[in-house]
Amino acid sequence: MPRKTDRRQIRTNQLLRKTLFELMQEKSVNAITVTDITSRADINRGTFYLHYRDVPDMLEKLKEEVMAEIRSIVLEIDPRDTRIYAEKGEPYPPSIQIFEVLIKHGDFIKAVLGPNGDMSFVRQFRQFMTENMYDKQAFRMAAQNSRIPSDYLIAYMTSANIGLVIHWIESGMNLSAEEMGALMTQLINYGPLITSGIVSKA
Amino acid sequence: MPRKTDRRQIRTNQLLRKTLFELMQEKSVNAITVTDITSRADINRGTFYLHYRDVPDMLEKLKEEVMAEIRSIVLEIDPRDTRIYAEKGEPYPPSIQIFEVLIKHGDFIKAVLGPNGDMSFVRQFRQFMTENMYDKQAFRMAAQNSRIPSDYLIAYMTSANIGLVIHWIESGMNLSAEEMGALMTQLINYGPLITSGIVSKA
DNA sequence: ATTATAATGAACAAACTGTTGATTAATGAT
DNA sequence: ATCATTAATCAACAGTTTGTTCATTATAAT
Repeated sequence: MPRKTDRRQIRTNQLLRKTLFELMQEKSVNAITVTDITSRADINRGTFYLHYRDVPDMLEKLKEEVMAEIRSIVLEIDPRDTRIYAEKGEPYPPSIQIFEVLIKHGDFIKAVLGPNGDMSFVRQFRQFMTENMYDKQAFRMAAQNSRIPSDYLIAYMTSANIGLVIHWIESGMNLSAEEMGALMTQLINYGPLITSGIVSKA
Repeated sequence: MPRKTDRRQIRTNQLLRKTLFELMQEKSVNAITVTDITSRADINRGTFYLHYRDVPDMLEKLKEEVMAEIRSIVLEIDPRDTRIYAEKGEPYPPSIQIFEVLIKHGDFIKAVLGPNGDMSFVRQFRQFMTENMYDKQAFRMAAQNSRIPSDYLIAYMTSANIGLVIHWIESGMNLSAEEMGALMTQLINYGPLITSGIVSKA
């Protein structure tokens, strides 16, 4: 693995990535070979091994990179703050930032959350939201008087948000980061039924 | 591909499947070779090709089989009926049946919804629930007076239910089909906030 | 007991892998 | 502009895995 100063490496690396994303739209990671990538990218096969150990390793590196960026934003989130914005009908700023990161890495996200995507990435993503997006204590309290165990409640709601993101991707990312942020802010605070107007606020 | 009457085929086929599930718990489908499966199953490699074209084909066949079973149950669901059961605090019977099928194919489901799982299966599953579990007209009506587009609302809620299933699997399927059915019935009708008691019924 | 056929074992070329060593060429620093 | 560094190339290597074939053996259905 070479250092990251030389333009040649950067160019080669970007070309390799771009090509991997392309191939991931076409077939499962499953079937993608080093030869596939390098021959399409018009890069010597040996060069691949100067950058990555193999295809799974390459995917792993990319996942870590994007997750790190998302992590830095999610860590800033305080669920208690979202209520203030939700009541004003405005998007909570960090939720916009998340969608901005997703847009920035659009090709990767499309590949990794698409039909040939990677469940373990979704799992990480979910794990993350679980740990940070929800006020665990509030949920625990609520769970005491409730039929539903708090871990199931949290799983239900985090997956819902990820589903929102996946649907957004499948729809061609046709809403802006601001619109998605606003949507998410509302849904987190009021839930789908209240937000949609099926049930009125208590 | 041989017919399905001969005991030898059935035995071989079941052994192949069982071994695939095992391997899927250990590594990504990605890395599983025909040789992996046959050598562990102590079956001639050539025999594999008498049953399946390759590993992805094998997975595809299994997915179709399980999906067909789930489909037959989901088709019986009428979302309007769920309300009756939800109000009585009882599980809507088809929701129990779904979890019974999932338990029946536990090894497969664990493999395909686990970290090394298959996003396209989740996608199918979601597609399915989207088309059948929700009363589209009711959602369309609700969407007219709402900030949130109905397709996003449906994506949000279907993913939530899948998240429930995945969490159940990750927790070792430690709730019974009845308990999960009851949980799902409540959540579909009242949403997480009302079900958990954070917000009271309108 | 006989027939049909599933499974085996061995062998094959083909493709992909991971690695090496020598060579070429682009880059960064001076 | 020159020069040392090093990324990228090319060719070659043995080792796997693949997909297929064929003759043989073992098992099941009747």
